[in-house]
Amino acid sequence: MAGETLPGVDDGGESEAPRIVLHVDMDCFYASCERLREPELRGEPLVVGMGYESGETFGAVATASYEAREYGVESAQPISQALDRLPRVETAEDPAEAGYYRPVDIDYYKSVAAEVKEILHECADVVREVSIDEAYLDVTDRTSWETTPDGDRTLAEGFARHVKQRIGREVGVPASVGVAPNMSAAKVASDHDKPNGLVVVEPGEVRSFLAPLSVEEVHGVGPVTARKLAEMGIETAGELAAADADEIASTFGSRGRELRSRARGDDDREVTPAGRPKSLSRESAFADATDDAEKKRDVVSALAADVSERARSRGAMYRTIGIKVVLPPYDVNTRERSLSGPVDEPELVEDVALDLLSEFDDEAARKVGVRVSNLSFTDADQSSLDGWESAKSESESVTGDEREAEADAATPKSDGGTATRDAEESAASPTLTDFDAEAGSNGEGGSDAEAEFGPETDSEDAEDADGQASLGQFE
DNA sequence: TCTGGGGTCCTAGGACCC
DNA sequence: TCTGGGGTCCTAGGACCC
Repeated sequence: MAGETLPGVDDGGESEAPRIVLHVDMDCFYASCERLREPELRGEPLVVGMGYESGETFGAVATASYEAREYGVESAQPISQALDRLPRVETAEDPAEAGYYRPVDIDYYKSVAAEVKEILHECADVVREVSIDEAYLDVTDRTSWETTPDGDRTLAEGFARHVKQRIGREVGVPASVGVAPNMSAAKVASDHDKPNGLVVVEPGEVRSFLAPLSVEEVHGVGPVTARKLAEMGIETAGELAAADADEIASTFGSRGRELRSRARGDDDREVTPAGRPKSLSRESAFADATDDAEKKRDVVSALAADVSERARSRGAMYRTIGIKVVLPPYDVNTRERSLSGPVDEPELVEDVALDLLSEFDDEAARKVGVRVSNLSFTDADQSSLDGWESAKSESESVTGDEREAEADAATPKSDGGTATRDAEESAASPTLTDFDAEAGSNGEGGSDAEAEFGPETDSEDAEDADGQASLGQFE
């Protein structure tokens, strides 16, 4: 591996052989996929809406083709607003000033993405898939920064063009590609000439390439950071690069230091394959904010079922269950509760989620969500499970108890749920013997299904007593 | 931009331990 | 009794990304 920081040089790593990193970004990918199976849509304004159904006006814009963007249609816009700016062809008075609307079909897009990813993996030893339509490739060992004998372009550029053309030819969707000696510069490069772009930033040019760009083009600088930087008189990447490191760090912390490095063209992160997910969640917005507790509970139950099913299908156990409640105008609240050990128990996800939700019974919510986190994986990741069990049964057997004690101590804050959690936690214990004991105490057999059923009845029995106990602790 | 859905990482305070 | 300091875990919120 040529690009690693091997020698004990502690400043920068500028002198090492530069890596060659590609960032491949599919252009308005969902729209491109729709055009792939419906070629008549090529060249037409096209909007792909999520939560949108044919002929309806609800949902939001997932992707707008460049033609649609000309009408002011933007990503994340409500479909109703998009329709104001770009009417549907079927009903428009002037079809020349109208566009096509299609609902998101994520399974189809995934199948197209899989073809793209296959090509990417053929073209590089290391691929980091960032999302359905984006990936980094380290191709240091496949090509070179040297210039071709006959011209002034680098071999790396030819390689990138090859990747891009393969995607276009074999899959039929356009991509923009950035080539640079590190990930963050490659990312900026791929954005620099969309759509269908190919931008190469050679090792010596990174800082000068970035300098004139708006600071918001630096990956990781969003609206909030950009505004704060502007207040400090910093508006371009060049200005951020030249800014006083300590001043940036004191305002933005370690993230600021990182952003300044990126603006300077420094980024020594290695391209590594994406790891396993850290959390899984589902959320859903109401058409109008609702204070109907029943309605909220129904949605949360459905989301909980969905999340736990997805966790199970991916072999993920979870130790933390949480909810999200968005109150008008846009007040995001999260609540979560950790168990003593990882579980795979859909009933428990629902119970805990509903219990956490009860705090918001009287509030009008515009959106609710359910999340599981603290994941551990059962299939390939057997070692972590073993580790947990031996830790619990050996000298570290305190660990579980400590966690329970902490959780109990924290309970009065989250107002309600002590007994619920007690029931959950005994059921949640990761050892088989504990499951058996719990199932037994419910007077049922020891099967998995029954062990799962246990906490539900327990928690319901316990709820009344619990509220009082918590109140008592408050006074 | 009256804000959809699925994620990641960071920060900060409190609890608790030694 | 006032009060030390380091470390970890938990929770809530915020910024950001696609």
